[in-house]
Amino acid sequence: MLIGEYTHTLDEKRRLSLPSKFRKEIGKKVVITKGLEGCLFVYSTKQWEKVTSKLTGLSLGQANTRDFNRYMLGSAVETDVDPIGRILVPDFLKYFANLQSKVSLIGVHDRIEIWNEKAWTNYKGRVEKQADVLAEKLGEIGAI
Amino acid sequence: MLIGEYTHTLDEKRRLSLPSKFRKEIGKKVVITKGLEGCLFVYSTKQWEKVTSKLTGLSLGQANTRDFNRYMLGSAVETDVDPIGRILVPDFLKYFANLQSKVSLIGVHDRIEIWNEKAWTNYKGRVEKQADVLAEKLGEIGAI
DNA sequence: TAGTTAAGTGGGAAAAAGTGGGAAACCTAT
DNA sequence: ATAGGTTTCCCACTTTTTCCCACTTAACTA
Repeated sequence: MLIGEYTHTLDEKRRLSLPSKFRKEIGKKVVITKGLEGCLFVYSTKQWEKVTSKLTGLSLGQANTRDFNRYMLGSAVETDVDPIGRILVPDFLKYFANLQSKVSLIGVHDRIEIWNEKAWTNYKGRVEKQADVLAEKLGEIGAI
Repeated sequence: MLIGEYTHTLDEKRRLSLPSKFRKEIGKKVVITKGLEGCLFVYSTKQWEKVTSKLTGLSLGQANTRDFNRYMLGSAVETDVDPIGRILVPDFLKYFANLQSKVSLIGVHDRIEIWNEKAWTNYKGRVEKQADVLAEKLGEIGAI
């Protein structure tokens, strides 16, 4: 279970240390892909295979299937974790998530999210303000 | 599994480097053909056989099946990957996909797609704007 | 508290990837 | 046959990536 929040540095060579607490669980090879709300998702290869196995079943004939495949696969990159626990963030993903030098790494169950630090702070602030509202909605649907 | 997005240069001699990450999987001989949404598809010869067997398996009785077969099969070109990983894009395909100097190469599972860079940027923007649709699909396949 | 280990960061050198261009080989049409 | 054009093969340059090592700070330990 990946949990916790860390701030690390994305250096000029686009290298990013994964928090040491995440390394064991995430493994030596990971897949980085576009997430939601402008962040990146990092999956272990095992987790990633679960995702792709569902994609390959979809047929080429349908336009929105092609759209979705291009989005999921075109925006993903498989990359090795180097011997001291760093990954390389491709340019187009760095650009997509608007990453600067300081980035936030968030453990979310079975994936890691990578955020522009400020975007994460903002997002967190907004969600915290709405916490009571969210709790009520979740309560309504019986989630908590 | 071919994944990721790269921008390369199509030079004056219509040579195009395949991203090194794709070379092992795609092999030394590939098939280029007209794709959908105005891009080109590149398959390994092995994958191409699978595609053709699927297409020829469709009933020829239907006019739109014949049309699609002519489209995919009629425009297909087999070409070697040169010793340093480049392919030659035939003129009529370059013209079809409106390729200029900068082209985007997208790994989509078992094929590489070649796009005019700007067309790809536009297309991507349109798909990404539909975040709600994407989120729903991501949920369906268990990615989030 | 000093010494030791681990984590995160940074940088240089070697290797690989991507790009470009010249010349030989090959057509093709006059 | 040869001039003009294209294709192929090879070499070379530039940029990017990879690999390795080292420094700094923080945590841990005897």
